Amino acid sequence: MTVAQRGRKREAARRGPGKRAGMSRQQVLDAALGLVDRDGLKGLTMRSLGEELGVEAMTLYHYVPNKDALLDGLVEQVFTAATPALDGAADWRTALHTYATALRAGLLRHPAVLPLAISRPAATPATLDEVEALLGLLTEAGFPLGRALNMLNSLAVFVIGHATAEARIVVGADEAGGADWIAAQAGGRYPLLVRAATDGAGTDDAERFAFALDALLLGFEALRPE
Amino acid sequence: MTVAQRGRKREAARRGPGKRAGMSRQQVLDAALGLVDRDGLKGLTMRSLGEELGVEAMTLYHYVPNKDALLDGLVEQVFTAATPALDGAADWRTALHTYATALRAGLLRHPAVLPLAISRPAATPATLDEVEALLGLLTEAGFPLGRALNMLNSLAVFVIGHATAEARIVVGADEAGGADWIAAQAGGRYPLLVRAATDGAGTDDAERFAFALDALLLGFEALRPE
DNA sequence: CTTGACTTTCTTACAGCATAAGATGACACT
DNA sequence: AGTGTCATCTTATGCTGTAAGAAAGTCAAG
Repeated sequence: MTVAQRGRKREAARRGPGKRAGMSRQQVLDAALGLVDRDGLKGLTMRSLGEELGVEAMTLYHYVPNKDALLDGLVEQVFTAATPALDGAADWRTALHTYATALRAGLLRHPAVLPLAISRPAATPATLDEVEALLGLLTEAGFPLGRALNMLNSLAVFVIGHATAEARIVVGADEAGGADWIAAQAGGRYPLLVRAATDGAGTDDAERFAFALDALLLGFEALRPE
Repeated sequence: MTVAQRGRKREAARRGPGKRAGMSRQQVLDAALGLVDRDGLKGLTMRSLGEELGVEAMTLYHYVPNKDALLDGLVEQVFTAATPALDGAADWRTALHTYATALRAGLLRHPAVLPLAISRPAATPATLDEVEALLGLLTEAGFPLGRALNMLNSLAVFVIGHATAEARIVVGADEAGGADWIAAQAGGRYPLLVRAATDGAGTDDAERFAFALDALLLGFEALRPE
C-alpha cells in the first residue's frame, strides 16, 4: 500500500507452483505482526500479508486454517513476548506489581493487536508458567485458591483494559474530544470536567496506571484473610 | 423495543425511489443493536440492516456517514442505556460502587457490542452528567481533581474490561480450555491450575467482579489524601 | 532410473462486503 | 405551475476471505 510496504516486500521472483518459498508458521505470524504494527488491523489482509512474504494469498492457508486463527496466533504472539520472566521468590505484592507493569509495557509495543486481546483468551505455555508461579505465591500468602485466581484474572483484565484504553485505536480516528469540545457541548454544565480538561489534569496514562495499580494491590492486601 | 428488534422484519413492499420509508437515525441504531444482539457483530452488515428495516442498504447512508459511525452510534447507545441515574447525595464509595455495578449489568445486556466499546470513547450527555456528578463527590471528599478523574477513568476501564472478558465473544468459538486441556498440556507442571480448574474455583464472574471492585475501592480509600 | 505419493505453491473463481455516483420520484414552498 | 430539497433506489466498482483444483517440486520405494 505505502512506500514503506513496497520497500519491505520481498522480491517476489515470480515463483511457479511447486517452487518453495520456505516459510514457517512463525514467519507468517511475525510478518503479520509487523504488518499490523505498521498499518493497523485493517491493513492486515491475506493478500497484503502474502505480498509482504512474496507469496500468493492462498499459500498462507497452508500455515493457518483461516484468518481468525491467524489473529489468535497474533494475540498469542504478543502475550508470549509481553509476559515477563518472574525471577524467583519475592513477596506477592511486588511480584504482582512487577508482573503488571511489565505486561503493560509489553502490550503497548503492539497497540493495534490489543482490541483482539481482550476477547480472546491466550493460554500459552509462558503465561501458564507465570500464572502457576503467581498462584503459588498468593496461596502461600494465605489467599484461598479461588480468590488467588480471581486476583490474577482481575489483574490481567485490568492491565489489558488499561493498555487498550491507552492505545486509542479508533480506526476512523478523527475525534476532537478536548476541553473545547466539552465546553461547546454545554457551557456551564460541566465545570469540573472543563477545568480538568483545560488543566490537563488526570491525563497522564502512565501515572493513572501506576495509581490504579497501587490502589488495586492495596485493596487485595486489605482483603487478605488472616 | 422497536418493531425491528422484536425480529418482525418489515415487509419490503417494493418501494421505488422517492417513496419514503420514514425512518430516523434512532430507528436505524435500534435496529442495528437488535441485529447485533441477535446475530453478533458479524451479522451486522449494511445489507442485512437494510433488509431488517425494509430498505436498500444505500439508504442507510442517509442517516449515518459510514459503517464505522454506525458502530460508534451503537456504543454510544449501549453506554447511554447502561449509565445509571445517580440519585443525589451519597458518600463517594457507595456512589462508585452503585455506578460500577449498574454499568456492568447494563453493558452485559449487549455483550456483542463490548469489543467495540473498549477502544471507542463514548462521551454522551448521559455519561458526562454522571462523570461530572461523581467528580463533585470525589473532590468534596478531598481527592484532587486530576486524581478523581483518574479514579473514574480507571473504574470505567475496569468495568468495561471485566464485562468484555465475561462475555467471551470469540467469533470462531470452538475452544476447549478446561481442566482436561490444561492437564493435557503438561502433566504435573501446573498443579495449582489443575486443582483450581477441577474445583471450579475462581470461575464465578459475578463474584470475581464484586471482589475486585471492593478491592479497588478500598485501595482508593487508602490512597485518599488527608 | 522410474514411479507414484505427498507437499507446497499458484491460478482461477465466487459470493459478500462497504460505498461512490447518479437517477427517480415525492413533498413543501413559492 | 414551477422549483428545490429530501429520501430512496439502481447500478457499478474494487475490495475481502476463501473454496476448488491444477502444477511443480521433493522424496521414498520398487
